[in-house]
Amino acid sequence: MTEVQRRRKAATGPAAGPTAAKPPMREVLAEAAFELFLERGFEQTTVDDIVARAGVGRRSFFRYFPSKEDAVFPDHERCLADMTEFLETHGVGDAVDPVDAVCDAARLVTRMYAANPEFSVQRYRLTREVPGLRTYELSVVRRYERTLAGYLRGRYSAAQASEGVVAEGALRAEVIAAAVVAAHNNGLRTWLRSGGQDDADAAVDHALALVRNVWGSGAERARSAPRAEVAVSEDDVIVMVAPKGAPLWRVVQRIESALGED
Amino acid sequence: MTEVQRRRKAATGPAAGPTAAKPPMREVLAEAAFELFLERGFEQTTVDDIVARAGVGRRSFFRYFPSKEDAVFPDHERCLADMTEFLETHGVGDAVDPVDAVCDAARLVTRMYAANPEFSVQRYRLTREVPGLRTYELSVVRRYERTLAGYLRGRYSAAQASEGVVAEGALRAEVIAAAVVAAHNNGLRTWLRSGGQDDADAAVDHALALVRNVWGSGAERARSAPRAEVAVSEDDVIVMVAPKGAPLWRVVQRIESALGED
DNA sequence: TTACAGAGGGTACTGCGTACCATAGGCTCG
DNA sequence: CGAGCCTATGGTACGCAGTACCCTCTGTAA
Repeated sequence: MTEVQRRRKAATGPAAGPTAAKPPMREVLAEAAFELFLERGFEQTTVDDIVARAGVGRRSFFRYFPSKEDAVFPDHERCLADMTEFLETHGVGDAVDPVDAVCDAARLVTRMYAANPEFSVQRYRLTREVPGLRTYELSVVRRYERTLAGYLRGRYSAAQASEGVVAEGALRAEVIAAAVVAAHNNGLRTWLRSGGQDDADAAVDHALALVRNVWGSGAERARSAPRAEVAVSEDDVIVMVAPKGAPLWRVVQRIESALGED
Repeated sequence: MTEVQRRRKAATGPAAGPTAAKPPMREVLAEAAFELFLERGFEQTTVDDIVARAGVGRRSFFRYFPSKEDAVFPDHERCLADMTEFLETHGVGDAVDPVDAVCDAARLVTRMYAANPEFSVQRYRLTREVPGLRTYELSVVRRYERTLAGYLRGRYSAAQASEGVVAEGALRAEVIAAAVVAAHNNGLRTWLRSGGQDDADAAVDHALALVRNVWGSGAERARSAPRAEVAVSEDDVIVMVAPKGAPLWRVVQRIESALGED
């Protein structure tokens, strides 16, 4: 008798005391499914195999998971709801930078993965070699991206009525959301490839820093003014001192003169 | 008799003259499938319906399309190959900016869509309301993104051996690829929603400009160098350009002279 | 002519996902 | 206390995508 069956028997059988809470069917199924996926592979495991190990009827599986793939990602739905709620509560007000907010929201996903390192690592390996799971994961990631983009769209086209501005805001929102998701996933994969040993948050933070530096609060204002595109070599460090109110041409002039000296 | 059947009969029947080239089975199938998808919807159309209209055997469908979804995107495989080839031929050399190259590569997709505006618009509407097609499209888009990211990765970690640099290059590559794809798709969707009337290239170019301004040639190098943000006075912003190896006294001298002028 | 290769056709099977119906345990309300 | 009821679960049957295997036809080369 497998571990899953034993636990289910113990909980539902006559010996189940009042303190032994019956493990929810959903978790029993997800656990049985994941065991089998690791043992024989995803495609080699049928839904009948899963329900047989879980000791329940086949019909019950599809009551809790819309598809076989969903059993591999049982907690994304919850995380997606958390993200939406997070942005609704912690993402309001002009004091909070929109890019910071979506980066923080993305960290909710990191936290979910980091909560079960060994499970996440095994699932990562499984997902990498099963095309069907890769495709499914894409659709999940896309939903996170859409959530972030929706929030950003609201922030970037809030007080402005012009439709052109709204379209620009939507573009900006989608690009930043895609960049945040890509950076987050890069950091997360780095952590997953390390076997879940390192600090997941640190890896993700580092990856997100690239996006924040480019799109975040400080960087943005510096770039929202028309930039003089000066070819600076990678070995250069730019430092300039100027009063905030100085005319832009003077700033450019000074940079150019500094470059000219070298 | 439908148009598709008539054309196939005319080509394969005894009346087919030597000049009437037999239309390739793949196109006949794709056309029949798309007709039916528009008439009854994607899910309401079975593969048997498609092969019945095309007048061929069911087996032949799966010889030309791995899945029912593939019949909706018959030319992406070709476009993907074109993109890979484009990057291999036009993306080499230090003179070509990597970001410019991937933007140009993305325009190959625009061109493919713009080649058949009415087909693209109909497919867009179909894809929007069929979840299965949306998921499939995601996997297609992902392959473009991977192609672009792979190219950028090569460019950003080419001559450098350090693995840290390689990891940073990979991160940068993935973020930029995601941003380019997001911007491109935003521009493309704008065009598709206009019914294919406007200029697709113009819409995509405009969207890509946001990415190029941020990640493109000039802008990039200025930001990749570590920025020194020194608080001189509360109203000052310091920006300076100096060679990395420059003696410190010269840096200080330049800052002082800059401050002295105001 | 035979040998062969490639394009198409046909049949049967697996397995996911759904629709419909049946059953059992706990609940309230009369 | 029992009748209704609601929710959770089990069971059966079906549609259909995708695959495996084998057959037929046609053109071509030896």
